Amino acid sequence: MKIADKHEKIVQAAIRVFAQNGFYNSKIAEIAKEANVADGTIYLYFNNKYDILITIFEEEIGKIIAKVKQEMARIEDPREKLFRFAQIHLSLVEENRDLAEVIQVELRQSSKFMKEYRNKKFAEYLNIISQIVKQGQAQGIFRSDVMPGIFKRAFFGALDEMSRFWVLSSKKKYSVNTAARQISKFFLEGIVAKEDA
Amino acid sequence: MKIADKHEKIVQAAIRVFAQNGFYNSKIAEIAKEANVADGTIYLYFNNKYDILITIFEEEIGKIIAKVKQEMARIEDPREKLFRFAQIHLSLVEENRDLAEVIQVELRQSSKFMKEYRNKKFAEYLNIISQIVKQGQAQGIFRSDVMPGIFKRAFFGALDEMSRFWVLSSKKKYSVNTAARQISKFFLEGIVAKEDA
Amino acid sequence: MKIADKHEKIVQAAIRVFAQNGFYNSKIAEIAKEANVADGTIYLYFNNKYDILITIFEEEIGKIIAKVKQEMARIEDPREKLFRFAQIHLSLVEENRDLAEVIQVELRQSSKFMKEYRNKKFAEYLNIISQIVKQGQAQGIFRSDVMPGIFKRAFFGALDEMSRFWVLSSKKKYSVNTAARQISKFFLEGIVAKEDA
Amino acid sequence: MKIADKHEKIVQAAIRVFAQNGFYNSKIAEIAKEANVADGTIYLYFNNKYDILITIFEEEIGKIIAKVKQEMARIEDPREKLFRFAQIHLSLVEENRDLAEVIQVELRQSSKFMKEYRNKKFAEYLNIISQIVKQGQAQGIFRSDVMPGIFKRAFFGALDEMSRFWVLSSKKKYSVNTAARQISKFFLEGIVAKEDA
DNA sequence: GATGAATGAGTCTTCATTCAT
DNA sequence: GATGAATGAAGACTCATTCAT
Repeated sequence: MKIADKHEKIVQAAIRVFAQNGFYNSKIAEIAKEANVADGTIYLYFNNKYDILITIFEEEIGKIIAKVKQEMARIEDPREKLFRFAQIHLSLVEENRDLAEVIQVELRQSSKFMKEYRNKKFAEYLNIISQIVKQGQAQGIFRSDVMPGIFKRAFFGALDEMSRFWVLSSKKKYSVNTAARQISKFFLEGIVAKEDA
Repeated sequence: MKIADKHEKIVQAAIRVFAQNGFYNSKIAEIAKEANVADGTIYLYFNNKYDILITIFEEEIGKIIAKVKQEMARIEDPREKLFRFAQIHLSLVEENRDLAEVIQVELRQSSKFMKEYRNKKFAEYLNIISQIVKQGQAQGIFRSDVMPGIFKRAFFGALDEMSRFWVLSSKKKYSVNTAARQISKFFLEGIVAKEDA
Repeated sequence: MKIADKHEKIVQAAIRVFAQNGFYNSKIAEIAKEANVADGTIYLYFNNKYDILITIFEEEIGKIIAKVKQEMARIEDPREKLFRFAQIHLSLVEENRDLAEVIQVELRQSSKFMKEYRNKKFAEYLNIISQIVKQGQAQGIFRSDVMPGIFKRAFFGALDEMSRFWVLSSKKKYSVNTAARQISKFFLEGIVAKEDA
Repeated sequence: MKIADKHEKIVQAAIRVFAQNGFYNSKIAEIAKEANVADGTIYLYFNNKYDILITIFEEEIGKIIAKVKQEMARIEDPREKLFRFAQIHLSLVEENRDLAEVIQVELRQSSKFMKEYRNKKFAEYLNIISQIVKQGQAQGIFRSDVMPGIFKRAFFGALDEMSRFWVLSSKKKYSVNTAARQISKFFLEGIVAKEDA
């Protein structure tokens, strides 16, 4: 452990506390305690409570985007990419419950944040999806009447709602793989039965 | 009946105020002012601030469910039902911006109470979707390997994210009909190009 | 007592508390206690702690100016006016110890206040003195080479320092009348012995 | 001797910072920065923040007293002494704006300690004035009914208020010499026109 | 001696809620 | 039922001071 990185300690503590109580019901004193630092120490690393929330989002989502992009790069088939995207997204949620809850739940309470800020990093994430669609369309694999701008939101929304279900229910009815497979299949093939020959 | 229903006046005022500032940044005094009543009057109709939020959810979502169910009842084909569901959902969002924003953003709180509460009415809404799927499967129209429990969340999530986009961006790039058609088509037929003849 | 004027109660309490501990060492809770109101009540009447200080100055000095002007009006001889001014000034200090201390001591700590604000009311007070001088000069009673702008400060300063002495020492070595007579005589006749004929 | 006397560096920095922001609004960190030392270093030279203020007063006023006494010693005539005292006092203020502001404004605090402390050095300064008066009275130059204890305060107060005017207004309407001459003349000869021939 | 990161006590201010009228 | 003045608990944030290096 590198000379106890206080910044990171505080961020991780805040993720736990925010996930537990929600942003507005979390007290700085609580985060400080969880991070094993004094209240005032937090203000050596962050400007204010809200700044911690922003930092969580910014730093953590950055890691996620990097990971997903890297993974996408090694896959060719856009159909498989879509499936893998779903799989990774849901896996990350499962592995980072608290973080997922903060992003899912707490960041949405701050409309200021959502309206002004979220777009930058978040748009980047969504655009990974639309890029896949565009690639597939260029290859003739996806229908050309699919609007990538709508698709990216629909696909993300589907995964996101599934995640929320997990995050909030704390009991997982379906496995990550099942959910990823089902959802990607919905979007790839639809649910209408192939009427056969 | 003009005797100004205070309860309703307060609820409507709260929807506006919550949508504007978020739940935690909204003050009772602000709601009272917006509703043209005294601060204390609010406590004759609601137990506390949080109770107003719950009431908004309960009453308003109830109206929506009723409206959607009614509409679904007059449609036969599950494929069309899905499309209409999307269309109605998105239309309601468009017509009730403030309410949509409150539900979208504020009700995502993680308070224990919310976690449990949300499910009741919300589950009812989601189940409209799974019922459609089950009906379609029973009729052999939808694939039998589609898991309704996952589908309902995926479909709702897709619509919900689309709504959030509208609610937050305040500029609508796509029409309700375009979005409803696209999204329902994604889920019905998928996006993979139908090969061959 | 008119329906317990909270505003006045708070102002009077603040004068006592500020005089006792100084502005920066006074706590809102202390003023509230002294005024027999809740902490929050203070904020129904004042914007913040500093606002109380300003209000004290503004309201109380206003009363003083009115009283002094009224008194000056009924005197003809500028020499007597000067004496009476000294007498009233010192009497007021004696009768309003706490207020005098706040104005003397606490208001001087806030340079922002002193630089920007003080001038308005304070200048009005000083100008009562320069008016007396000008009147005396017009009547040929006072030397014409006396600069009223310097005199008003010198005369006020002399009284003010005498007041400070009382306020801070809490033991009065000289009576108001003695001090007023001495000081006004200094300024009227000087201290150089009349060499006589 | 260039080994940067930290004590002096800190005192001078504090004078600037206190003059700028006032004692209570000045931060140790600010003084440290201005003095180019670490925060903690200040505590190697001073017990606490307040101690710096006291030190400023004690050391700087000591220098002033020495300078004034020295000057007085070389003058015979008490009338001239008075004029010179005024001149030196006002000159010092003009040459040491920041210090003057600190002494003027900050040392007027009402803390118990200050009330008592101030007297020691300050009394010494005031007594230079009363000594002049007593000398003049002994020589028959000043009226014997002049009370030196009142005179010293009146004379000092007059100069002090004039100084405050300069310190606060930052624009000087009158020159040091004009002010010194006017004020000393007020006190020596009064402002009443010499009647007769 | 010098540093500056860390501490945590201290306080102003907010605002949901109450209750006398 | 309606009012809105009053309440007071709660908490974010500051900053003088300490102390391990």
